[in-house]
Amino acid sequence: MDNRSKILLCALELFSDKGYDAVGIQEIVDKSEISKPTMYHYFGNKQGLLDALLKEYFDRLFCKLKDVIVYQGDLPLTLYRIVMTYFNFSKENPQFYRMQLSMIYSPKKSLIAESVTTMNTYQYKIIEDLFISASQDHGNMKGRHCIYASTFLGMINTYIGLFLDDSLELNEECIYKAVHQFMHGIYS
Amino acid sequence: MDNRSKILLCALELFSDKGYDAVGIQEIVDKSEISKPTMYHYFGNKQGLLDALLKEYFDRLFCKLKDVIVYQGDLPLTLYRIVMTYFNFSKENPQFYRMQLSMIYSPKKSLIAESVTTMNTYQYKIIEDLFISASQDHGNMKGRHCIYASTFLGMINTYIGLFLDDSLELNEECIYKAVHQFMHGIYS
DNA sequence: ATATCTATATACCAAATGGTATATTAGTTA
DNA sequence: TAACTAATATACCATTTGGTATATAGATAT
Repeated sequence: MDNRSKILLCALELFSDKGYDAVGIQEIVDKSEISKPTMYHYFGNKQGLLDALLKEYFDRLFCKLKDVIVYQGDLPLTLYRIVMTYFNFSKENPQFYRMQLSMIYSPKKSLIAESVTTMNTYQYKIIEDLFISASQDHGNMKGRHCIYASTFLGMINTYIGLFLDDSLELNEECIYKAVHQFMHGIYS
Repeated sequence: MDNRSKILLCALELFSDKGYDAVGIQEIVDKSEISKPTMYHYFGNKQGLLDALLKEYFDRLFCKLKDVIVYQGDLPLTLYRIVMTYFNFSKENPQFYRMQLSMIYSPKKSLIAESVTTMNTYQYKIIEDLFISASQDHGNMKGRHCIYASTFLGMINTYIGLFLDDSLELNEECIYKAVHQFMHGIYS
């Protein structure tokens, strides 16, 4: 494996284990068995490393989400596929999702927030657009797409958080129930 | 105001603004306009300060929760009161709730987690006990109290997160809808 | 063949980190 | 009054922090 990938991998492990701010550059380069200037060569600074890490993984998720979010009149089906995509992604990249979860509510003035907010806003926007499309078929959804997008993502993250703590199995029944419950909130 | 309270207040402000790990002791004592040994006199070390801060505020929340969680056969009503309690608490202590939210998913090996987990487990336990009581009246709830407690708390935190970002107003309609949607997940 | 560029290392830096040794003041108790 | 305790300050500490100046090996392009 090339040094760049080695650094990214070790950084992910350390960040997800101890938190971004609690991990020093020295620790990362020691674990990666490379030297500090190599790290600075590839990523510029600590935040650059985090940016690269977030981009690396989120791009994969966004790619899969785009394939799945094609509204064709059946909202529950589309939501089902979205939840499935998130669940699979978190199963394939548990360490990354752990880290990402820990950063969602990071203080606004923190350096983390700068990097993470972009990604979360993008996620949110994709989902929001879906609800806007769907509201053409569901009159009672109008004007509520912001809340739907946020709470839907919130619900997904709650479930994944439980899964990552080994408190819940993310199976099809779980997805079905989640979507069903969410849809009920829209209809009623 | 006495020095101890001054330190707690400044620490809360800084932690919620920048995150626990990103704030140094020096910064806290500068802002509090006290000296380092005074801080160490009261709290022992940085983690002791966080512990005291968490205890200070969570005790107030737990106190109010205990008054409200008295199951007498009407689960929706009790849930409504719980949500109301959380919402009011987050309105009264937005900075604290912000900080607490940012710590919920903190990495397990981090120092933060040690302090926060106790509080979150306790919260969880109170709610779980309620669902256990209620499952005597609702047969289809049996064995699912863990999931109910977790997702119920997750839902509450999602809403409060939106409120703290000025994306949502926490009014009675909001509580009603949240509880209604949650109950639907139980009945069906 | 020479110049350039990428990737890497050694050795270094000022500043900040969490924490403490020692001393002093003020109030309380014997 | 003497002894003790709680609360505070000055000055200090070793370690770690994020980051860099300089140098070098190897590949590539002119």
